[in-house]
Amino acid sequence: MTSKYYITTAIDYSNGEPHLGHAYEKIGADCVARYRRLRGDEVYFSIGMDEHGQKVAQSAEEAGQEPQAWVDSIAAQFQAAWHELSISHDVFIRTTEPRHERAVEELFRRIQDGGYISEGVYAGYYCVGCEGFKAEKDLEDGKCPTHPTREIKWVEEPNYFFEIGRFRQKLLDLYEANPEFIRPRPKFNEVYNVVEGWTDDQKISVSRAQVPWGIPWPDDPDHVVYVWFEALINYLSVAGFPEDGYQATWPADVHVIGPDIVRFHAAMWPAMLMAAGVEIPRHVWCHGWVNIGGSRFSKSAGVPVTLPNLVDRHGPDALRYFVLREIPWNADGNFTWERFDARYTSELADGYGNLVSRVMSMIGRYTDGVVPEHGGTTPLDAAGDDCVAAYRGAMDAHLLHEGAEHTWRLVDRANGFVEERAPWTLAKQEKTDELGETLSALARSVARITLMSSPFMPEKTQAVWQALGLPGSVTQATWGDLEQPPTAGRRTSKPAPLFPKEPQQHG
RNA sequence: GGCGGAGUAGCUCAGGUGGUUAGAGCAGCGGAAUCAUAAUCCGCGUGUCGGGGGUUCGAGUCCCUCCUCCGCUACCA
Repeated sequence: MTSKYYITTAIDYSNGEPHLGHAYEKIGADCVARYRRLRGDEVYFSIGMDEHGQKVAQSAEEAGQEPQAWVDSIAAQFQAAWHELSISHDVFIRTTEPRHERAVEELFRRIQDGGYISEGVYAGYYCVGCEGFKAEKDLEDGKCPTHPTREIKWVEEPNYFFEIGRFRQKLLDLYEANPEFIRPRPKFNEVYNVVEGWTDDQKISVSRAQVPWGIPWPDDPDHVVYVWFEALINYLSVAGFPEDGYQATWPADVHVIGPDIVRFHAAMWPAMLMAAGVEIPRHVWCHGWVNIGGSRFSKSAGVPVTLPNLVDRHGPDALRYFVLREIPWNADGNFTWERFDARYTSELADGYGNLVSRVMSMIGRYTDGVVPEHGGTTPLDAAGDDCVAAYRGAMDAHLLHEGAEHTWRLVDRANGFVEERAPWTLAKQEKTDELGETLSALARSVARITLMSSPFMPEKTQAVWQALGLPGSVTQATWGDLEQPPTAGRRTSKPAPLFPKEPQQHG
């Protein structure tokens, strides 16, 4: 019995090239998506670009390009990056696409028909960097604290407003009835406090006048839809909304987002959907920030932490594994080259890689390359059962770093098992039964480790899958394969070192 | 200012409802083994558990207070 699992990532803002922060979110969401597929879910995984807004228009102008040409080139860069990192998304949405505009217009019609849109005048300081209005008290020396180089303007313009305060109580009821709506827990508290602090007649401005780069406001060509109010709807657009049948995908099972946009997803978005009479998403998951060398922004010392450099260091799979193992999926973390190299060497090359190498070599040498047919249950199999159970618990709870940790416990256990059994001694003594039991248990464990780490390293694990002589692709494997690895009788081959320690030439 | 998170070995971190000498991995030192990418396995840590005070027979684990870092939020009598 399969169930659908619709997972989204934040659509990325088209004003620069992809960096580690973008990649971290996509890698994590991809790991969840691949894990759900392993669990047997029918996964729908979306990624995309947020292409409207004044800041995008400005970036385009600075680059001497038309906005559409600019966002086309940015989107191509992001897509290339996701391809290189083996991101397995099913759909890539761009907010300049007709299917998105169509969904926006329809959702707006429904919100408007519900009577939740009113006209008014907004007066205040506007920061182009934030794409948002600023209260005077938030300014420092007349500048936006987070965009001190950007211009602050006094703006007074007619706007359309969304009467979001009318959903205050409904949102609070939602949070109380479903404490897992926003995870992890600390983010829940933040959002709850914000919504609790609203008034019942709270309104937010959702249109912009004099901003040419956006989706036109229905029935009022002098306005465009506020980029934030529009961007969220991408999650419906890719589900096919408003066409019949979108409910087969919608609601989203989880929106994967960063800390800066929690409020939009956990408060504004559900309110919009309530206003339109559309079902709300099941969960919002907020990952943490990736600091670089202990700082929020990359410093210029040493090798620059750019995506091409990161991939070049040890290949895309190693980068995926490292960020998910090093940085907790529910909290902030830190990237350093030293830690990257250390984990690459100890956990990938000397741990998993060498285990595969020695097991394949022994099967080749002692049993002519065929995994012995031996169903015996060894202590290693029992340890594997425990690791699989712990892995499942961690991964179901979205604790990806713990999932990787439990997987590597089995790597260590398998290496220890090799020492305990000393197959080279068993071979000399011609204890073929015990040798067969040992190698068969090792093959099963390698298969299990490979399947458990396949959401983290899809390319490398595929190579091991083939080396084990297993049919098809690792992405087609089932949870049953993890519980009872079908390795017996397979003809194996020894692959080239999975994680070479010599510096590799790329390109 | 309010709310929330964090402060544990050189580094990254575990340590439900308080209880024997505070743990793991990495790095470092010593030994064993040889199937393996000189990869593995075993052994080795006197850490003021941020500071101080308190409750208790006993606190990293509860209470009070202070310090530092981070996030959200508010500047009101």
